[in-house]
Amino acid sequence: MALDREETGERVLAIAEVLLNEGGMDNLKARTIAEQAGISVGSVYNLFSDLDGVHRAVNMRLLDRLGAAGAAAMADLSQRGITDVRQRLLALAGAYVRFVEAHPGSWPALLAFNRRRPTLTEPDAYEARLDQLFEIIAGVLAGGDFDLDDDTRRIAARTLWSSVHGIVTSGYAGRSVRRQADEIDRQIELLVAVFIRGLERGGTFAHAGTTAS
Amino acid sequence: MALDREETGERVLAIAEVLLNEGGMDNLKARTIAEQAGISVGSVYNLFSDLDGVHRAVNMRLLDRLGAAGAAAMADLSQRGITDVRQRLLALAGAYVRFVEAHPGSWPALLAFNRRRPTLTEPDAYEARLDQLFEIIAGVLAGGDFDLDDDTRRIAARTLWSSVHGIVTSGYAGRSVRRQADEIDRQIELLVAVFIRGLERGGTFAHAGTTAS
DNA sequence: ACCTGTTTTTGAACACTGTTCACGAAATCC
DNA sequence: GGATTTCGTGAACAGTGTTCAAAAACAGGT
Repeated sequence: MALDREETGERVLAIAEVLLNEGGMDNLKARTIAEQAGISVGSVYNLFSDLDGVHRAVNMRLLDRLGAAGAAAMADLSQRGITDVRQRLLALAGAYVRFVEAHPGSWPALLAFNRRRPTLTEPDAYEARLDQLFEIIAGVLAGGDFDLDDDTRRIAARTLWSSVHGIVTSGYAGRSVRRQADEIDRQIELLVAVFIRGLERGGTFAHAGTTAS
Repeated sequence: MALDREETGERVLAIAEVLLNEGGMDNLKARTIAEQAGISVGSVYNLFSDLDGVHRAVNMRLLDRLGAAGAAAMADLSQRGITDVRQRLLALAGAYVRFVEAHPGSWPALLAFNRRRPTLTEPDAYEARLDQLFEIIAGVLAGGDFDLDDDTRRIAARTLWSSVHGIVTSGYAGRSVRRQADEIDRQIELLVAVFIRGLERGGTFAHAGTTAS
């Protein structure tokens, strides 16, 4: 075999992603990878420490792709001269929805994976890729005339992301397929509309602890 | 053994929940359950069809408890004569946060479980329990002076739930523990504030498809 | 009491997991 | 070309979930 070491690593990752995408987390089996990649079981463990290591690597690629999709959507709008905040936020959310739909198995697997390990050694490279997304959203927010201080804008960006994420993920735990898409779209539109109107009214979002004990 | 059949079933469920709560999904092992319950492996499969069946049953109990927590929070506010929408929504969100914190392993396990099975045969009793939650939120929204039609209020309730859910779940995938709680609180406060302000401004939330293609 | 038919419980067996590691093959160096 | 280091291999190990023939417990009936 005249395959570079790194090249077979990429091959394994591609195979692993297909397996995850088709059958979810418990479809990622060492023997299947080895068979489909034309190598032995042990070699998989030579290239990656664990099966978890393989999954982690696949997840990194997924996050990179998601970030690229978001950036591409923004670049597309910029090129078309569209600066409207509402349209930009809807485009970002739409990019996320399409991304999830394009990865029906591997994206849920990423989420399930993060849930399985109660935050061990992985957060560094992981959240770095997420921060990239938050900054895209924060940039869009900075384009509006909301006059938010940096800290509040940061929180708002993360809140928007978390909310869209929640809408999409709980949406796909639901009923049929067409009802899902429509429900998700409506929730996202309402969220974005309400968010913009709410931020426009200005005022302070002081972090005063007034939670009823 | 003088234990009723249904009684040992409850015992198994209690043990299973502890296992899930302590070690996540892959800590739910048939042999461990059998040993701790004082029965044999086969008996577990006599009481439940699968290990997935056990997990499903535990999840149902969790959802019931969550619904009860929400209802209790509302009843508490009512008894104290508090009808303010903001306070009620914050109380609901707080109840959810506390619930998740009180079930640090079994609740993530529920979410991971729902992700593993791409929506198979379970939606009936499952979503029924969630609808109960949505109606609590919709009831709170109906108490405000937003003048929303029933359909929009339904969507708004689900959007709020999904958003809080997203905030909490992505929040706990993050860094340390104290930073998490603070970040989650701030996001929830901003979400609720923005939501109320946005809904107050009235206007139509028409579902016109203006997504950029 | 005893036998009979039914139900329930059991735990040994099976098919699969992830993971390791002694063993050879292949490459690299001097 | 021999020595040394690196790398791929697949058989072996320790666990999984799940099944199912047999054993045990039980329920009547005479």
